[in-house]
Amino acid sequence: MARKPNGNASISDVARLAGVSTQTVSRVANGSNAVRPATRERVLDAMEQLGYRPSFAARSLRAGRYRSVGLAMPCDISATGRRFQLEGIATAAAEHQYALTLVQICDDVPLLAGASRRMAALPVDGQILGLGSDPNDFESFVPPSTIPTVIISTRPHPRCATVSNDQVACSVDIVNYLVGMGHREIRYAGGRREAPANLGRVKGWEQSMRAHGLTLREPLFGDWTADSGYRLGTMLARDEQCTAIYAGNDAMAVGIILALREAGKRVPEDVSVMGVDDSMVGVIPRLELSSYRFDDERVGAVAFDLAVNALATEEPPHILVRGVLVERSTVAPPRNR
Amino acid sequence: MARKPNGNASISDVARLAGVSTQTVSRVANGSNAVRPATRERVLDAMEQLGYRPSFAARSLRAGRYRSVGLAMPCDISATGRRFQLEGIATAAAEHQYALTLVQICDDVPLLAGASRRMAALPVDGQILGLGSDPNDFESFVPPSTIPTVIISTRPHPRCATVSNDQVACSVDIVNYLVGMGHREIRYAGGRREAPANLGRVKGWEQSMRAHGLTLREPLFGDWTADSGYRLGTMLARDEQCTAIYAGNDAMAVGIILALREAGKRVPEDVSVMGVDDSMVGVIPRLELSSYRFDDERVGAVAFDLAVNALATEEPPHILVRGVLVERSTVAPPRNR
DNA sequence: ATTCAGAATGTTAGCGTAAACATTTTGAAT
DNA sequence: ATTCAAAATGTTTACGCTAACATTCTGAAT
Repeated sequence: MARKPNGNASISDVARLAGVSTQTVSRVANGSNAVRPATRERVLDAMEQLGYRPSFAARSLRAGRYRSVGLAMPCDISATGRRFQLEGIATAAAEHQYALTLVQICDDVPLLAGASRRMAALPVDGQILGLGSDPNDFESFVPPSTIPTVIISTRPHPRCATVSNDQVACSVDIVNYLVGMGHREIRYAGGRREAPANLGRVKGWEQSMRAHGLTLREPLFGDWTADSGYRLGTMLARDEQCTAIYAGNDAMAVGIILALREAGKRVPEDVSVMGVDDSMVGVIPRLELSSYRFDDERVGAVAFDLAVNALATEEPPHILVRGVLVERSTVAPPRNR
Repeated sequence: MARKPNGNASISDVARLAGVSTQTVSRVANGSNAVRPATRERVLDAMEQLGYRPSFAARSLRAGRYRSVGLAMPCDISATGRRFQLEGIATAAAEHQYALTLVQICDDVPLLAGASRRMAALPVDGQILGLGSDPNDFESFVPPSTIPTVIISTRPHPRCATVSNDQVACSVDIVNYLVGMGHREIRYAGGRREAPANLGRVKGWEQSMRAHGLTLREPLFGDWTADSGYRLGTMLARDEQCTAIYAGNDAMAVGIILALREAGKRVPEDVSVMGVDDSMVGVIPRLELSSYRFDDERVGAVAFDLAVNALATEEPPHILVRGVLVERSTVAPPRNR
């Protein structure tokens, strides 16, 4: 084979074999039409024969950019939400003919600075940092001036564009939905009290309940697991006023429903239950859980756009992405009392 | 700023500012120790000041390789199994200081050739093709000679290294476990009949049952959903001989368990149920489903190794990765009859 | 046959880096 | 002071590609 010993066939190997200049090969490779059909054929043959593969390195060195964005995510890339963000980014990238470079951050103490530094050595024109739980250097992190930086996070970053799921709107949508159905006593049974997602939800719940002039009962907190939901459900079953429960996520909602049923309450006839995440479809037989689906694909798509369009504005944008309420059968109007 | 108008600071900008040659900058950037501390300081300062970021393009053009592998996966990157493979690959890549480039294949008819062609234009030294359901060109696909190609698939590819979950071993391990516990009548309730994963499982179940000299009862098939499990469970509840059920996945196992309980059978006292996938942890309150966990992380890690170590052997390797049985509480010895 | 515009093809140069080799500096031994 | 090996630093070059410009063909109009 006419291959060089060290590596792959280059554009000049092809040119030599086809008996043309490298520029002509380049023109063929890039689909310029200023090449005679006969010549094009010869070049294509030579490419085929040598297994020619244009060098990404040389091309991007020449072009000065990569057509690629970097994504830093924690170890558990596949955690709920995150995986859909990944899909959203990947899809947006594919649509724009961009490649996607993934960097997994498995440090004990994940830092934005560390993620960003690692990314700097990679072929990316922009970076999306999706470090989940608040990294320690969240406030202090200064993004590199070399590439646009986007953060996916619950709270806005002072110096970087930020994209978030709109936790407040989630609560507002849910409360409006339940109130519209006739509920007045709506209790909140969330996950870990200090979790950023929880804070926004509580805020939205309070805000929206007040807007409707309804009494706020003490919100309850678990740890996002079905078991913690079950525990809270046992307590809530004793609350005769309450006609609707807004659970922190679907797992907790399932636990709550189980506890209610064991306590002799029917769902949704006696008590309505809303979950969040819409993660139970097809998982539990004959349970159609009303839930709220965050639009993580869109979060990803928006993050991609920001990472590519280097909007170096003074005030970095904070974009909130609203989800959508999914009506199923664990919510119904309250019975007349 | 002393930044060039078109792009970022380059090595020569740094050299100029620090008053040294580019080579010295290069040495500092690459941690060579043949630089006097005072000089190193000057260079580092200049880098800092200019926000210098070494050019990936130039580096890899020089080096002739990228230290990066490509991964092609279908749209639903996050489907069970796939996401852990992704994690395995990402982790292995990070350990070896490799980057990971993701290509999402969303074509209506996914083809290995198409995925491979797209990958060829990206900065990768090797590629892993994880196109799920059998692509049409599986048999005919010829991998490029330029980069090592690994396929993650249920069946081995004739020309590429292949990595698979060992479906046969899954059944063998499960049957051995149940038989060891005293079960003799073990029924199989799988997913879609023709699904590649299902074929291997049935084969392993039959093989292993025969090896123990046990009677094979007709295997049943659903569609991997909890509802289909419930349907099959209703039928299986009438089988008085059967003491153990081997379900195609956890969702089906859950459906089966529900049906059995509604039919008055206790699990595991009357009938034992095994799932596969170990996907129900913490999802259903107070259900501890015995299951089989495929080692998808390892599948990913092995695929990475093969993609990096260009073993261009005559006979491409087919590596089967065994999973591990997870003992929980839906399996118990059969009661004496 | 000659002319000439436009099409086809070729030549040059530079993108940023690091290996290989060349030169200068340093500091210890004389 | 001189010598000289080792350390520090500099120079040259090539990696593969394509924009910009330069040259050579082609074929229709004269």
